[in-house]
Amino acid sequence: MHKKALLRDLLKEKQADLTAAERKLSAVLLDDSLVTGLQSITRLAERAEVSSPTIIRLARKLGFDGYSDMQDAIRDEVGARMKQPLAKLEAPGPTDSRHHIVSRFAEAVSGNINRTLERLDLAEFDRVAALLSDPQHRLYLLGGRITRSNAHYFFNHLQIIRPQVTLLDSSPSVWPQSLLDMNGDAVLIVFDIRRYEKELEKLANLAVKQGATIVLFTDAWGSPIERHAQFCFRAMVEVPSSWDSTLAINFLIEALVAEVQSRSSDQSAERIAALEQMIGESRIFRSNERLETPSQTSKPMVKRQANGDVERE
Amino acid sequence: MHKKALLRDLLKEKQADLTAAERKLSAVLLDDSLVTGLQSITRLAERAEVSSPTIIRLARKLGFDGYSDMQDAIRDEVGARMKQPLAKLEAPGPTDSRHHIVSRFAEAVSGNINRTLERLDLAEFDRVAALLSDPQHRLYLLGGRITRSNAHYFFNHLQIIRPQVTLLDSSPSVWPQSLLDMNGDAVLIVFDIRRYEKELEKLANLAVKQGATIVLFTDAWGSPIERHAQFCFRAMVEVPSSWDSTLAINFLIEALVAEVQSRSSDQSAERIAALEQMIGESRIFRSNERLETPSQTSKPMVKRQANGDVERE
DNA sequence: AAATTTCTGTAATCTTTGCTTCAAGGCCTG
DNA sequence: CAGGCCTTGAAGCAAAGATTACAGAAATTT
Repeated sequence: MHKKALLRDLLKEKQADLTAAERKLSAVLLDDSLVTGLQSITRLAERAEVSSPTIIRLARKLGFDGYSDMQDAIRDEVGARMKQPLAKLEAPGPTDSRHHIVSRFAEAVSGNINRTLERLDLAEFDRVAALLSDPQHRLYLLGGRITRSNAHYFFNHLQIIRPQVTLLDSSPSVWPQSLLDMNGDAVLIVFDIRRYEKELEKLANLAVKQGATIVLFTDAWGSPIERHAQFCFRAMVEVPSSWDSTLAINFLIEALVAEVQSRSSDQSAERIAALEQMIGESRIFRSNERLETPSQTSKPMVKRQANGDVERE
Repeated sequence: MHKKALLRDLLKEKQADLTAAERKLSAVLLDDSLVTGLQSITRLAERAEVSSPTIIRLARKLGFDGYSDMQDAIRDEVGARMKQPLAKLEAPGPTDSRHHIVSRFAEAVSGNINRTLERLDLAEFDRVAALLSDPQHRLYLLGGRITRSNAHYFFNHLQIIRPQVTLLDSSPSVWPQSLLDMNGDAVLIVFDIRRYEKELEKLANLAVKQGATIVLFTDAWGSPIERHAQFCFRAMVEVPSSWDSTLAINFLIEALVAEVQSRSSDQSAERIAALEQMIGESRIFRSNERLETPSQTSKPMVKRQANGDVERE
């Protein structure tokens, strides 16, 4: 009795063969992504306002031995769906390495990224990707003491992909000059995790008053800048260290870079080609010739572009 | 018995109060996103290799009436989580969230970090941690076009933890000045992933001739600098993007920061205290007062230090 | 090492579950 | 409207479930 097919599909498929009561039951099951089918037959019967024999009859009709058998299938299916996108990270080796900092770190990081993903709103992610892909908008990046590296990383890539990207200086004294240009077209990407830095909020506040859109990357507790931000990504940062981990933030950045790149590949193609040419022509970079890339596996998921290679480090 | 808190968080929170068997159980529960807790107590007992009373005791410890009560909570929680992905599904048409770039990215990253961990020699990791913790050695960090952010991140932390840390400028023209000081005590930390940059190798080569020790972070294929490096970390970088992912490298960096910090906590304590005082006294930073850290869970794994807070962002 | 406390599994108990049986109710066909 | 067929829920029962009590094991203290 081991249908490989998903129970959901099975239910929809057999919908025609079902009786009235069975259909009522199936609606309840489908409605709650099957989780209602994980309680006792009695309770499910009450919930669906049918009798328990009806449930058993439906289970049999779908090809199961009985309710328990169907429940096992449901549990498997739910379990598979719940399976976190980031598999548990584990350092191999002898058992004594389990307590090594690397192992503990790996465990924490895998949890962090997973929970960051859980709380991530994919629709918001897409909206931000669209925003950053639009060359109409000028982009400004700003990071705190630690997160400056993240801002820099993001900047590094965005700058190659598209024009009008600025990394704000770490010293607040030169911010006003950039602030002048932040009108309605400007997007300010801010990184602020604990301990939150007052100056970042001040700048964000001023930028909003100028009409800029704020995209915020912060931690699970939320920077005060959230009040000003149109878009906000919260990432988990706790690890067994005296320091917080910005790995989950980096994950979001890299994913955004991938998406922004693919969205703006048309415009960025010319841009990258031009960049290539400049590197080739300029004497300054002559000593900077790159070596041959050694054996590398194919990357089928990446849209190959004529210029493909410059965009790699 | 309706705890608002998520069961998962509840479990982690109370982890310290749990007994050995209970912890074993909690690990099984947590591992599979709680779905294992949806079957009968007997089966769960077998799965976790504990007895059924242990399960009940854990349930009670977490504040539930019994196993059934906890199961209800689990079902609610799972149900809530099952709904969210569906909501995400609606927004951008028929795109299944499984195929979203974020999901694909997560999968790739998970593989990357895992495979990086597999190849990681823990003994080498420890030797490098020891090397970087030793204040006798001066540290120089150097990154390529993209990896400069990683170098900067590492630098940012090391600089707070210990003295004598230098981030080499991105422009090669000023390298010779630093090169002068690289004698036998110097450690040069280089980041070089494809496409490998010739200049980095040149500098590494010269540094070695001066007697410096090289610690290299590279990709799976290996930078040519490997020939000069005493220590080498290879990280996986491929993701479904036009760009490579440096997440695995960042992972290593963060783990190293944690280890170096804990090894040199004695010396760094004074250092951080001094830094704290300077920030406090200096008028320049007066406007830079940090805000209160909001509610955060305790971090039992972290060795609390008297100075504890400055070392966070 | 003895004593005390804490932890954990076995066995017995009581509750609930899943399932079968069976009769009442609907619904079309004749 | 009577007779057959299908659907549906009430009642009952064996089986598995959850829970308790208790005793051996382990760890801690004395």
